[in-house]
Amino acid sequence: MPKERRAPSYTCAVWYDTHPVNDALLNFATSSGFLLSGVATAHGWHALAPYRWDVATGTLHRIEDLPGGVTHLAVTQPDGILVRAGRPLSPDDKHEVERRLRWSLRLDENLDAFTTLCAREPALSAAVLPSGGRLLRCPTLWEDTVKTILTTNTTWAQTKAMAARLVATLGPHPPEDPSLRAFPPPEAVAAAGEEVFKEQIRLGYRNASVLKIARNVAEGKLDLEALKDSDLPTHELRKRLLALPGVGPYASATLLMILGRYDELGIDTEVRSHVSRKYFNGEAVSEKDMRAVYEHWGRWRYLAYWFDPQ
DNA sequence: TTCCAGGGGTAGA
DNA sequence: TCTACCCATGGA
Repeated sequence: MPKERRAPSYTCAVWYDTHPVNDALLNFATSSGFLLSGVATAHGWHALAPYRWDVATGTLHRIEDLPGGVTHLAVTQPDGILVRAGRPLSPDDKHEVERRLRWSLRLDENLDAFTTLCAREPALSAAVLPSGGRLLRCPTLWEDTVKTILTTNTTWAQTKAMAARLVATLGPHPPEDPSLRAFPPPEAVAAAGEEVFKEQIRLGYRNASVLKIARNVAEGKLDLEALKDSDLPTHELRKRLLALPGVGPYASATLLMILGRYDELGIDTEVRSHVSRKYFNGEAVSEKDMRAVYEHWGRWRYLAYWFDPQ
């Protein structure tokens, strides 16, 4: 996934223009200092369907499948978090929206220890300030797992295209509007079969991994969401993630970050080039070199790298 | 045509 | 534990 320092790319989705949202339906407070725009754009997830970030209005759009059906949500921050929806929301819908947003925006995650440590490095502190160290995630670990797999060994443009095809092909939608698609649940993916993936969704060799995970979740053999509240130590959680098909060292570190565990650096070509450029004068670096640079950040290594200015 | 992009799985040493 | 090789996809 790209860091914010990459040129942002905003795809214009049809549903944004054709599905205006209603008046304020849900409004809840956030802690002081929380900045929606900072959290939404601190990494690239906002550009993957069914998320979309509108930079002009500071609105995080998302299509969500709620108890009352699929609808368009538009999230802004005039004061607290304001959510508008494409249809009236029932009390159950509102409860779900708030629960999912609290998780996705990390409203209940305390990163004070990290931001305090950052104060010793002004450039890093400035980079962290807009988001407070919070990186946007998806409502379910299922969705984050699939999207993480879609970032492996490919370009960001292809990751966005793969996510868009997955949502457009299998995402649930209101009966009257097939263009309004939420992220497909594992059951829908499992039911789709290999041919649909090969011909329409085209994830390449990632097809098999995504299908396998979807089937295991759908059949009750795998409970990804249980990992969100897990008390397991990080190394044990890492083992569980590495057991998933298509998830290796890079993807497991990314998913640990999603779960709020920042101990481990997700080594990939971007980390390699960043560390080489900034700390080794452009020379080739080993994995040991890269880890050594952020070692002293302890349980905050991932975030220390992520917000490390060029 | 060939290379390669924010890797993962596997065999063989 | 380390290395080499292969794995779809699609843009350059």
